[in-house]
Amino acid sequence: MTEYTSLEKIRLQKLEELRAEGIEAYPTRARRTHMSTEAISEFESKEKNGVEIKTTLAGRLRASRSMGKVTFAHIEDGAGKIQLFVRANELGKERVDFFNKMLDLGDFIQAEGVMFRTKSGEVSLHVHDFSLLAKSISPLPAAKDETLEDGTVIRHAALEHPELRARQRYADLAVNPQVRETFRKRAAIVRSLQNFLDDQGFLEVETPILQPLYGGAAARPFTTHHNELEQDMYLRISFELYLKRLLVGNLEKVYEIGRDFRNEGVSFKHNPEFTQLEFYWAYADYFQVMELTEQMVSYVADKVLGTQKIKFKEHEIDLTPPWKRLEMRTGILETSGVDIAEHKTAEELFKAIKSEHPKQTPDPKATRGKLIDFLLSEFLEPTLIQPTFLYNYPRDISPLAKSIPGDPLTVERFEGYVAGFELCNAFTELNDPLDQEQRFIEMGRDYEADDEEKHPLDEDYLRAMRYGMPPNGGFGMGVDRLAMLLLNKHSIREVLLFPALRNEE
RNA sequence: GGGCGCGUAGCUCAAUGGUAGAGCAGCGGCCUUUUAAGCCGUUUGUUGAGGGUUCGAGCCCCUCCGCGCUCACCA
Repeated sequence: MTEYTSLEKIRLQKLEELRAEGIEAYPTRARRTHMSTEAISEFESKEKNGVEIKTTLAGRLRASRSMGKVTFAHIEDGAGKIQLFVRANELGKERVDFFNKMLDLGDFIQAEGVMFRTKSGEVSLHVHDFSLLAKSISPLPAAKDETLEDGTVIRHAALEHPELRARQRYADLAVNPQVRETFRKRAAIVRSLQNFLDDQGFLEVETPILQPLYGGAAARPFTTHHNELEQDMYLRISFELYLKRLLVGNLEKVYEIGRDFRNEGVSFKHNPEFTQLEFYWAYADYFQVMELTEQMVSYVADKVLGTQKIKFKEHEIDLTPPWKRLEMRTGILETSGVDIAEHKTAEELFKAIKSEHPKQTPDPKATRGKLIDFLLSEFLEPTLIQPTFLYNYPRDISPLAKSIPGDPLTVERFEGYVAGFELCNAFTELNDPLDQEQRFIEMGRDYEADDEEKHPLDEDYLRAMRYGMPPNGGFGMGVDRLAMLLLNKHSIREVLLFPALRNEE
């Protein structure tokens, strides 16, 4: 049974009274002729001519100030807010009382009348009739807006609790317009990415989310089971192996934007399901992918924000191409003093790190690649504020990337860093089926038999590769992270409508 | 999963171990151009849950739940 608060009980009582008077609190149909902003701008453009503008508006009651026989109220619709002027002269004392007593903040109503300007100058609707469209039983988290003389709006008692905002996103959206704006912009970001790639001749495709095997990244999967097929299945951890199968099928430029699922920890930049963009581009290498990446991200910033100069936390970031290129070896050497090229085994590299930085505690059992990753995140990453392509990665943490000709320890891979965090990851893709098989086997050896990160060998993927895969450049980017970066949001939860949360109770 | 912190009215927040409060919202009034409207009056609580210490616990201790920050895994 629902437990009602005292405030809710009062509203339920009003519902009873409405019913007793034969008034439908949830009528089937509504009427609206104008959005709030349309009504205002139409009035302003015709105000001088004295043309009467009749409108019917619909929206949510957000504020109400009764002065006895006159009430000022604001309703909010999809476009903005507009003031209603409700007066006994037109409606009679009874209807004004009804407005004041039977309507509550949060109710959806419609009101028809004529546009006018109040003494204090606000364009408003002079209401001739109104009706309830949907009763609100639970009071929305109360918030009041104060508009200062300079136009700044201050929110008082706004819903701020991060848990409530995420758990009850509907209430958050209802009372915090800037949250609605965030998600409109997020949609615009995704649309711009699609437009950009479409214009470049890429084909948008959809590949299986439910997979018999998982692969393409180092992460633990979510496992599920198909009853009729009597087999376990996995939610995908990346799109890579399926998209590259399409290159075998002569689709030369493909991309997918969709959900990945990784059974890992949750943090300000990790959600168990997140939106990923991956594209694969036949006959391109990682340098070409770099150029396309900087063009794509700056294009999106331009379309969504109208500028390539963005703010993130205390940083001013310029996304205008070209972005800085920094070889990983050089970057690590400059920031940590360790030259990874001088230490070709894990043991040597470990000693070098310890002698250069006695206080640091890298994992003594780590592979050479993992040690390099340690140096990267500990020393180099925090310095990469302006957009930077960090390129040439150790082979053993990049099992799907192609080696640099003449350098068997290094692969043609880059990651794009902005504001100190990793935005994207790309490489010249490995297209040699025999080498790929070796890599899979090598990678399997790095893990204990029961290691959850140990990945199954995808025989079908190797079968596809054996038909022949064109040389190609591949790319992956967390779309949520791009949204965080462009919208200056410092937690992934701010750019996810319904982030993963533990069950209540 | 580890460490640190937080949880008080519908919302935002107070309250030395000593009667649980304020503003807004709500409810009852007054008010025909207000806009965080104003004025008078007034209600609202299992202080996240459970246990313990104490004459007495919102406050101290323990367990649990949820969230935040952070570390690890990862993108």
